[in-house]
Amino acid sequence: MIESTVEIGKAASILKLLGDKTRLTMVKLLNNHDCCVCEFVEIFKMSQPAISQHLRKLKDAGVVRENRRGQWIIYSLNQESDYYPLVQNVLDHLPSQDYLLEKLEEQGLRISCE
Amino acid sequence: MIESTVEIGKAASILKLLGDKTRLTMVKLLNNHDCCVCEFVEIFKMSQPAISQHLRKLKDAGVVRENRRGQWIIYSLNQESDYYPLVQNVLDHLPSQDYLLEKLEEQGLRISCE
DNA sequence: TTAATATATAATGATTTGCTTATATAAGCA
DNA sequence: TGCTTATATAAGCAAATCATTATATATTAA
Repeated sequence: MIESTVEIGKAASILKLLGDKTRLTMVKLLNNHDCCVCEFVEIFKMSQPAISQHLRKLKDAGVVRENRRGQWIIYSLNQESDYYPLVQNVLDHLPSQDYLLEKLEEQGLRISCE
Repeated sequence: MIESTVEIGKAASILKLLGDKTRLTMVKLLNNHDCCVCEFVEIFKMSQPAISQHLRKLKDAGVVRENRRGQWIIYSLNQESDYYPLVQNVLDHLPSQDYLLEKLEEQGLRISCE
């Protein structure tokens, strides 16, 4: 049962954010593991600024948080967000994307940020 | 509990569709009541082609169905869609938009399509 | 302090989106 | 049949989106 609702315009803006395969995969991954930018760059084979811009949109919407750890910035799901229940519910419909991280691990690229 | 998952690219495309306030509101309304195009035109104060195009996107994705009834075409949620569980779950997070239909009713504009 | 690494921001451009107006199609009715 | 109503499609356009390359900022380490 859903305990609280999200105003429909806000909900649309969150869904639009999640309506991009790259961002949706990012959020699904963050649901299980915190990640840094460089990991996403490897996973998505995309330029660092492109990744940074996706993360910024998610951060601006309050969906993710960032925490600096040395020279790395670690992103995590913001479980305090008003939208977290909606996001979580959406993620439940998606297959795990953890194989992407496992592939990184095999290449020894995961360690770089830890 | 979620019984089956949606491939992440497909899910993203559905969420992108729902990531538009007009379409999201349409789908939320259709969750409770079948509607025809002319009702949406009144509700959203938008041109008929604009409404038609939104509905076409939703239909192409399998989210809604259409049924001709005389000169009207009645749209309804496609409960047989693979995406229906995801869509339904999203809708559960939204406040009812039925007041929009009630407003129509007050203006005597709902009857026109029945 | 200088160099290297990780990340963010700015500027730019191609593509997509969401509307508009104009027109076509389909059904109902006189 | 021709007129009206409901809807769809086509063409066009401004704004948004998502990538790119170039550059700035921040941290670490030599």
